[in-house]
Amino acid sequence: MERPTIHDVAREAQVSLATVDRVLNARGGVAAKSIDKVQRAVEKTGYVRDQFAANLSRGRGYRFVFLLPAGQSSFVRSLIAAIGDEAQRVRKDRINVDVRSSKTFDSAAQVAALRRIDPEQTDCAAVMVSDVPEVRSELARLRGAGVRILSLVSDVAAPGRDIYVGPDNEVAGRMAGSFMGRFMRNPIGSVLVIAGSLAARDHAQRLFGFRQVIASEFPGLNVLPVTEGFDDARRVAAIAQQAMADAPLMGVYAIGAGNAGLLSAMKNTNSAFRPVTILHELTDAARKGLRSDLFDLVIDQDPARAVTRAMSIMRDLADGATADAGRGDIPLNIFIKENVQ
Amino acid sequence: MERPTIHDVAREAQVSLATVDRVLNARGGVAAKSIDKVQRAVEKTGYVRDQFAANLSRGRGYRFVFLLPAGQSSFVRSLIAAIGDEAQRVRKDRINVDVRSSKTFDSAAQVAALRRIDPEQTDCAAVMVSDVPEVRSELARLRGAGVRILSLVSDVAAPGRDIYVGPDNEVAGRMAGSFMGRFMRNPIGSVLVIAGSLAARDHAQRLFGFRQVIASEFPGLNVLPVTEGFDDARRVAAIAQQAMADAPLMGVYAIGAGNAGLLSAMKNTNSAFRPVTILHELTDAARKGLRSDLFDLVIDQDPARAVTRAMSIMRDLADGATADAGRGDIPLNIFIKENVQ
DNA sequence: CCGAAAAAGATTGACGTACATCATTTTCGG
DNA sequence: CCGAAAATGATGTACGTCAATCTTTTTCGG
Repeated sequence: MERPTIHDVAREAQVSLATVDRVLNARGGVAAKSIDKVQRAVEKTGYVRDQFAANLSRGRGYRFVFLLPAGQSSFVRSLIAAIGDEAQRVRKDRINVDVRSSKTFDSAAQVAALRRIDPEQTDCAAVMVSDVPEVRSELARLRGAGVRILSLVSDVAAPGRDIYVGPDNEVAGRMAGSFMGRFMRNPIGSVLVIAGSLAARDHAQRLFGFRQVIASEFPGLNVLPVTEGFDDARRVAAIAQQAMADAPLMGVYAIGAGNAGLLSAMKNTNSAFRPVTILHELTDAARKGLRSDLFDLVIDQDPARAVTRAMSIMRDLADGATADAGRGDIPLNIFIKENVQ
Repeated sequence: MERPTIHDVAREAQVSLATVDRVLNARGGVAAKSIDKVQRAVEKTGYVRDQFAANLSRGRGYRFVFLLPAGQSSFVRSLIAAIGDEAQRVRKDRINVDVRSSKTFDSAAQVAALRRIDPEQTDCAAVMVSDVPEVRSELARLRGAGVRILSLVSDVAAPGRDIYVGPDNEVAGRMAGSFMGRFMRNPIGSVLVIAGSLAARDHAQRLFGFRQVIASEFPGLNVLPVTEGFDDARRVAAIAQQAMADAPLMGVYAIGAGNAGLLSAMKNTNSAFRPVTILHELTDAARKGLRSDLFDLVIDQDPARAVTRAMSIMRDLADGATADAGRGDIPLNIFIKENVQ
């Protein structure tokens, strides 16, 4: 019942320790039949490499890099905080975490930041970058050099990463649409949509899902032409104020950041009727809005959770496991007044 | 920049390795000023015990026990499946997981199962048991014997456990209440509530939260006297069928399990109008109900997530960390038609 | 200031794996 | 069937900590 070691495997396979080592670490120079013997012995004994001992012996720890957009976005800030917390917690497991940032939405800066990642010094990198060709090819290069890549929160097309860790943004948009319609007494009228930038993959996906549901389930609702707030509170405020002045709104869907602006616009309105308001990310402004009944629902991708999950996957990838796709999916958290603290 | 070891600490503190060891492992027999010197050296060097080496040296792994209610409840089954998955994943970290079960709702059986946990063989136990005095005192005994205790999914009062890992069930009930009211075009009428058993702490908490919100936010809704379905599909079906026959229902809130019964009752109804239906746990029946528009919303406590979180906390507790309360809180997952796959 | 007790120092062998080196055996083409 | 190449065996050290043992120094009450 004791945990089997390589010695047990060697005995079982009737080969030497050295051969077992060669097979387990794929060093080559082993006859096919010996490889077979070892593999069968591994199965029979139920051997699993002791990662503690392996790491100790290698004298190596895990070297992880997080590459995030710079800027003071509340989401990114809490992402960074979560990474710090988690990094602290896993130091005892020899995990070293390095957080770097590159200019938001600037793919040249992202490529430069990626170039600065030394494959020799890095086991795994979690990146939150644009899904554009130049970034993708740089990611592919890193992967080729042995760095495992996670795309975090915003996905990158397949050859650029090992696995995506984050929520399904199209589903997020669909949920927004569904709640939007169902929260209305009578779902007929106009809905304002404020995106950050439609160049951001996650924003575009949310919009797509949202429109889909509104069109099929609530045909009485008219989605106004999408506006872009560029995640900036003042611009968002201006857009919202203007739209509410223009015509009565039944609903507002804020896809991106800058929702402090939305909050102030809502406050300033003196209409008795308030549109159903749904937004993303549980920021301070979002909390305030929910508590004061100005916002109805927030769809949140829990940064702490994404980080925990990412870190766990990174460890497994660094230990040589293969990434099964579903592992990175992160359910969205729904917040309403009742569960926001 | 290298990771500091006890040698570095010893040098920095100007004491011997043995003394550092005595301090770090609280073996006693060390002068106060030496303890102080070592602690300062630890701070200065940033030393963090290498858990790999420590475990290797101790020759010990982690021995965790999960104690769950027996029975074929879909939730418990997926909990068990999640434990199995996670156990597989962490074998490389020398974590051994033992899953045991005790009769549901039977506190005598729970106590017996707890007695069978050998403190010498167990570092940490995650238990899903009744919050009654005899169970609590047995848990306290185990804690006294050095076993760290997590209450899983359903909480146990403070002295019986180190930390609770699971959702806030009162909040869950409040959310159910809020969605219930908001999903109605005109929230006036009767709401049927089907609990499993009000002796179960989590069910009682959900009901409490639900009633609170309905009373304060939707005074037009009348919560009918609570029925108990004992998590049994046939009984739940009978209750629902009867209630729908008795009087028109605006809403149904199913607090417990057995919702395959609710599904069939809904199917069999030939009224054009369907009450807003909200339930807990994303079981197969719940999925079917959502897809076929018979159910409106499911509040799910993701078993896999609870297990992952529990396992991570168990490791930290076993490594000697103290449990900060908030760590075990697990957000609830909200499912509607749009995000159920 | 003596002597016992307390504190501190010194040393050593695990633990399971990685990795390197050197020796020995097997395989196989010509 | 010889000899080179391939395959395998044998062995030792290192990683950082724990735990045990033994020795030396310090402390402090009487």
